[in-house]
Amino acid sequence: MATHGARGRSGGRPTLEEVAARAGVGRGTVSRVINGSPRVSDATRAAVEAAVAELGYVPNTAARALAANRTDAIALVVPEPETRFFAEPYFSDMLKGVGSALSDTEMQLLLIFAGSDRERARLAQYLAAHRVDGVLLVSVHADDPLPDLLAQLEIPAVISGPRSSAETLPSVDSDNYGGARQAVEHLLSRGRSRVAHITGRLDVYGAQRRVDGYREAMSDAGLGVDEGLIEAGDFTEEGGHRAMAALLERHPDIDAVFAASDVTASGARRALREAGRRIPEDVALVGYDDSAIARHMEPPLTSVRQPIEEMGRRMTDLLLTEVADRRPLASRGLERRQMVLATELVSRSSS
Amino acid sequence: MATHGARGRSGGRPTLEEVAARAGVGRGTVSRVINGSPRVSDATRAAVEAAVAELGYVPNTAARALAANRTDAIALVVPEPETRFFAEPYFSDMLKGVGSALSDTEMQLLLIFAGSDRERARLAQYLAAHRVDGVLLVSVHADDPLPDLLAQLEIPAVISGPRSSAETLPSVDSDNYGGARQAVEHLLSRGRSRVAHITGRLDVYGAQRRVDGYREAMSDAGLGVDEGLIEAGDFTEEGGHRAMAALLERHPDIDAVFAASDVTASGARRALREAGRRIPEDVALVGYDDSAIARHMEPPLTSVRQPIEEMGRRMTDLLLTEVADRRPLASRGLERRQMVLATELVSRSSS
DNA sequence: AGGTAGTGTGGGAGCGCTCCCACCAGTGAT
DNA sequence: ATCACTGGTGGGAGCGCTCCCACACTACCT
Repeated sequence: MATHGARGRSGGRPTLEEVAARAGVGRGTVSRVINGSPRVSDATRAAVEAAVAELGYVPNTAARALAANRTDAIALVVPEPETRFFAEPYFSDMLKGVGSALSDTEMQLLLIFAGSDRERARLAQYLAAHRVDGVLLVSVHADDPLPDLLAQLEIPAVISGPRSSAETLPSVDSDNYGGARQAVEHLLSRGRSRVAHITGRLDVYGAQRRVDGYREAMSDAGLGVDEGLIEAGDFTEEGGHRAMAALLERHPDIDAVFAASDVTASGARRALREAGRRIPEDVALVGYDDSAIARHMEPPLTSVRQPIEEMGRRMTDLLLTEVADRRPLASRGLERRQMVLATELVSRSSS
Repeated sequence: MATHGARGRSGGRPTLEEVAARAGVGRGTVSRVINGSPRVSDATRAAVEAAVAELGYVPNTAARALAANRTDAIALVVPEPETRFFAEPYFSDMLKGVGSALSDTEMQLLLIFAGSDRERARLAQYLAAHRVDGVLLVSVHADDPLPDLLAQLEIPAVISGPRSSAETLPSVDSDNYGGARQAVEHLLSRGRSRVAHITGRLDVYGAQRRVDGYREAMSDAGLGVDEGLIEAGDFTEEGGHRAMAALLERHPDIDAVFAASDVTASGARRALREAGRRIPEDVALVGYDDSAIARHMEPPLTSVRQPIEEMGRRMTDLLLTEVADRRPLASRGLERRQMVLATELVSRSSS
């Protein structure tokens, strides 16, 4: 507060103007050099670079942001409480990917949690102030108002996992359909034929796609689709337990289960144990996510791995293009930028 | 890039000027209302607030930063690779504390990892550009150049755990000395008397303080200090194992061990098992940190808990004062702002 | 010779705010 | 009545950049 007058004059940070004077060129030229414009002669560029080095010039971000109407920052918005963020390896892998895509960029990453209503209100305010050039959205539920808010504010965004087949936002997702097929085909190749599926929350698009994958793999194998072998879960342990119990009741002769998540598989395992079934001897089990749970389960769980770090990287690349390409609304959204990454089956002793 | 001309004019975000016009007051008055200055009459304030609401005015951060020479952001700098950040609950607790202290503030938090040389270079550049008003430094090693860089750039900083007794930066620490005393006194109260200590890395000030606490607790209990009961560790599992083995060799009659960290205790436990000692029957064991390791050890480990979340909160409060108080250099650093928080012994079955 | 592109460059204008000085009442002391 | 003050207010100046227009100056056509 008190430093306003004293600021900058003596000993403060050098400005563009001072660099220009030192190099014997105009302000515009220095700006061009700093921003890597090609329209500068080599000699001039060298002179400016020398002046920059001598003066230890560092551009003032605030001034740049004001003049250019951009912030050089993007946000990774996590609509979850911090606790979950730290608990699930999903997020740390994602963060790693984002970080690596950003590492040779001037772009800064902001990590924003929006788990509570209060945090969400803060976030809305934050976005309204246009404090970031773009947003990375992970783990978004189908009814989340955030994507609409972003669209309304005209802030570029990329979503990890489309909300539906009609998703309008650019997105990066893993191949849920293909992953499910891999899982089922794996079970069939092990000689199983009575393969059940415990789904995820069906308001999550990815969960639906997994069901599609299950259905088609069964049908392509000539086994037909017995709807009685499909039971709805909700990605939780409890849901998996309940679903498995229901399935066993209906079809005591089940010899394999594909669960829509590792946590679900863990619940299914408990129900199987309670029913006296051995894994994998009596019933083979496959999960999804290849999380720590899969590795530590007894027996270790075969699971479908998603390339999460890679997804983070791709999302970031997409967003950066999106931010750079900002163009008149008319030409936006015409070409949909959506990306699907392959999954990989990690085979362990549960199948 | 191409939007410069079109920006703002039609349909863009409202500016201070527009709010002023709407409310029928001057620019200065609106600024005063926005910034909560008391020098505004109630009537005027109400009028301005109405105009702000009608127009949906949100201040432009970049303009404010440029004019006021501040950023309204602070950084939490973690001089570790991201992997460790996610692996250790220390950081997530710290983050939670910082977040809570910031939650009713306009201040924004930036999370910056500076594990690799490359990241450190980026950070230096970042700080040189004064993109944050202050820095929170956690887990800093004694020879880290970062604090000096910050001092040179005149960026307010708070450190978690002073680097020495002569630490010049404001700091928040837990009471390492007192925590060590608690641990030792607990062991003595359980009837043990041949209490050994495995230290942490002695170039970490906190580790030294723990040794001090051990020494004085022993000496105050009238047991004297046998230097042979002190063995240097380095906070690692391997170090704990080696140190414990050495101690047993020297003093086979040891009946209790205070280890400078839970990880160290875990190594010590292994050495004790290998030597056929039972815990706690033959040798009682106490660790430090009360981490997940302590809870999951077999047997569960008695450990000294540091109030990490609280430390994060206090650090943040300190930094905010520091940032707000920015004043002529002369009066700085005269009063040292250093804070020590009490620890708590969590008793489990290892002792 | 005169035109017509293209390069490279300087500097004005303006981004939206904060700070501060000037000013205008009103109030109470002289 | 005159002179401080004081609470309240308007608006100029300026923060350090980017954008863009204008102006050289060259080189290559007709």
